[in-house]
Amino acid sequence: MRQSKLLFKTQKTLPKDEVAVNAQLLIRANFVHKLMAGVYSYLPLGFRVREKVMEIIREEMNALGAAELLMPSLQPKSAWEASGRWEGLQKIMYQFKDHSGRDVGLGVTHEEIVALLAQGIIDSYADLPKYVYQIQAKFRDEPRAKSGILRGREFTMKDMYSFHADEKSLEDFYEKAKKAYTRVFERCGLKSYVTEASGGDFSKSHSHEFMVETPAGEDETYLCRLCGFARNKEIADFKKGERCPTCTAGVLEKVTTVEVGNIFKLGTKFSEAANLNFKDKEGTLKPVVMGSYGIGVERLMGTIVEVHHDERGILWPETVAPFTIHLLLLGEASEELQKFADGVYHEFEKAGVEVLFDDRMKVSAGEKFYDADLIGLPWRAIVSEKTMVQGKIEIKKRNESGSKTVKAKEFIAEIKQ
RNA sequence: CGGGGCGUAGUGUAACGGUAGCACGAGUCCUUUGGGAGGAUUUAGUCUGAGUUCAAAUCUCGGCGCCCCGACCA
Repeated sequence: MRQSKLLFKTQKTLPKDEVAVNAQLLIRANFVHKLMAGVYSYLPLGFRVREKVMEIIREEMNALGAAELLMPSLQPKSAWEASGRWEGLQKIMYQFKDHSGRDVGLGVTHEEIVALLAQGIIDSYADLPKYVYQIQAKFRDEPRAKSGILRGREFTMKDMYSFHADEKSLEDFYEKAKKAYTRVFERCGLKSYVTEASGGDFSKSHSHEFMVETPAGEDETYLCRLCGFARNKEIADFKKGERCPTCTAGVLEKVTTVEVGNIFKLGTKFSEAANLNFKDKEGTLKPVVMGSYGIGVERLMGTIVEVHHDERGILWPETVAPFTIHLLLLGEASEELQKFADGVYHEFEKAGVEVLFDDRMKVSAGEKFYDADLIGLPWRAIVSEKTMVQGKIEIKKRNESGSKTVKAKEFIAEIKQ
């Protein structure tokens, strides 16, 4: 991608009012644009990060045997009546009347909708278990949207639902999902801790939350760094410095965390409401046992920024970086230099290396350096008169200070392996 | 939803109740070109509605919006 063609401009000044690091950096680096509190546009660079995060999620969900589908955001009140949540969610769900006076709402979550859907398909124990997921816009009329893209009013959620014949089957899948979630966060460059939390509205049994440690968070978690034991402060009152109840060797710390994922054992609450039943081997009608599993895509993206940045800008992990390499063309570009730079650019493209080519004219070297640090691609490659005479490019990692001058071909071979 | 802070140009900021100014950005020209270059010139603004006043960006009230703390987080 040629930077000169991108709808894109970085800002030197900090956005007034924005205190959250993710908001400051993502806005300055032009990854996102705020339309209203908690509602953002994703500009080309931000869009690519979001896509990469979603792709990682997809791969891990598919590996669990779950199939992707898409349910509607626009939903009739009738779908919510059986569970009784239409009234309960009044404060947080966008609910309104359409032109014919019918009550409709925008989806905050899809337990009701997916239960209705499955009700027409699942009849027998032979139909179970089944797992489906979607990645879709959710709307929540948050009383207070905050912390940049960490808590939005319109946001993307990966929500997965599982259907089982019994608790044992749910339990098995739930444990697999737990591992898959940890892998998703790890692949996004985040160390997550699984905490037990209250099931909220959903279930009597506790749910699990996936916490990432960062001062930007809004949750307090007791954590044992030695064995990874973690428990949400809502449900446990330890004292700081207390011994870890699991490994007994570590000492508990109270840390601030962001909840990047949440999984619930729903049991039969929603299946009973939706008449989602199946016949077991004896022909007895039983309610399907359900689980639900959520990841906030933009929240995850924002958390990555909160964890991976320095005073100059973002440091994207390679797995989610919008591009792998930032190619900068420096200096007064003679025709010869331009040709050389284009050649390097095409070489990267041909090799399938994702490259952002800062081919902007009339932009000083200093400005390109500042922009590159702010945008935070993992690698920076420079072409200039200096490197051209050697037929080489100068390579530097965003998070390291040293650089080296190599042939583009050699570098491609290096990062390809 | 309670409490607090704040709304001036695309962005960041000034202006005692009395001429809306500066910087960055953007446009044009010249000089520059390895860590946000320099000069000349142009562009563009008081959130909104009432009120007080000879006079309001400035004071008062309402509305709208943004940020922060708390509550909430299905």
